[in-house]
Amino acid sequence: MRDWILHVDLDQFIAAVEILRHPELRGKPVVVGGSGDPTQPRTVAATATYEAREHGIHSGMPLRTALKRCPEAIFLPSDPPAYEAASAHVMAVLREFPVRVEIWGWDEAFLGATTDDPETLAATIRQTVRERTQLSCSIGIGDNKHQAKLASGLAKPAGIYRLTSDNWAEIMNDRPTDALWGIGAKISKKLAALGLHTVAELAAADPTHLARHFGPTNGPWYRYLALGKGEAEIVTTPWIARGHSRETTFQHDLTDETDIAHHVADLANQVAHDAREAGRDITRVSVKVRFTPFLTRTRQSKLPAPTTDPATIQQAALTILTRFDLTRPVRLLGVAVDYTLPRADQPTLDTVE
DNA sequence: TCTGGGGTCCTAGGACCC
DNA sequence: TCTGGGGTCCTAGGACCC
Repeated sequence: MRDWILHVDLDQFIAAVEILRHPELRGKPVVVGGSGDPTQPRTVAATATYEAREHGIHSGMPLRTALKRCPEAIFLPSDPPAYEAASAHVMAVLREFPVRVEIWGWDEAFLGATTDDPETLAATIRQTVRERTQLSCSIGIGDNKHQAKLASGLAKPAGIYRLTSDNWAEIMNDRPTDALWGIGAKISKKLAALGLHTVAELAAADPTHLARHFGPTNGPWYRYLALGKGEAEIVTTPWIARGHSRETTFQHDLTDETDIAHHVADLANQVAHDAREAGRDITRVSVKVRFTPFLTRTRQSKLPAPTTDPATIQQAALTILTRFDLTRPVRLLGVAVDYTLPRADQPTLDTVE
């Protein structure tokens, strides 16, 4: 018996939940996002079914573009409470197995398991999730979270795949660096400019050289990823948020300063009430302004003392707003806050159990 | 492709202090 | 006083992820 990390990834989660609610849409091109009106500007797809993808539609694509690519597609509004409920159901099923469960968003979880036969365990989990929730998932098996996460991607759709230190080099070496979990388009391009195109090349790179270009933490970490290493600890206690934010993109630009201030005050109020509901103290307030065409600026300030008082948060946000040059049209406003972290040396409800 | 919303973590530079 | 070096805190921005 030995320890394994499994990564359970629900296939096409949001679309799958919507198909369950609207069975007549099965097999059709369906796009989910915004309020479901594909003629609305500045609204993007949260997800698209495989049938919609065949028309070149993908998540993040503006709904208006999706409509042009596939006029017969069905557009549905996003319904987060429904996805939360479906997600909770799946997580409850996972917890029935003799595994440690770390929830990683709506449609993902890492499992810590001790077994001789991880494939059989994964197959049982996949089958049980399907029977109990009618949702399909892919399961990756690895020595750590990074390997398991990539393995579930290789397993899609509805498969099981093992990626461990034994076959890492064989499977990953020739892939581009952005195949790694944590390296995206920007870093991949910078690495390529240094002559590092593949996972194998990055794995063989000099950590000092990488540190010079990407910083003392990030540089060596990229090489670490390329070697197939990663975190292997499963944390079963609920995640404690570091902060919280609310933002709105306006369909039509805002130009009136009073109007802008009202929206910022509203967002600050919402964030303050969210914090109070979550029982968290706020230490810092940030305001985000996106100007047309797409220029984003943030300003922030640390509060004199942690607070949950909405009036204080609102006033702080409005004061920060005065530091922007608001002569250009505004397409987005946002307010974000940082929370105080509960003291680790004090027992909390989460750690007492 | 005229580009959502909600998060996390890291870095660089300036201010300030000794 | 023309000028070192280190440490910490704060802010703005960038990159990544779902």
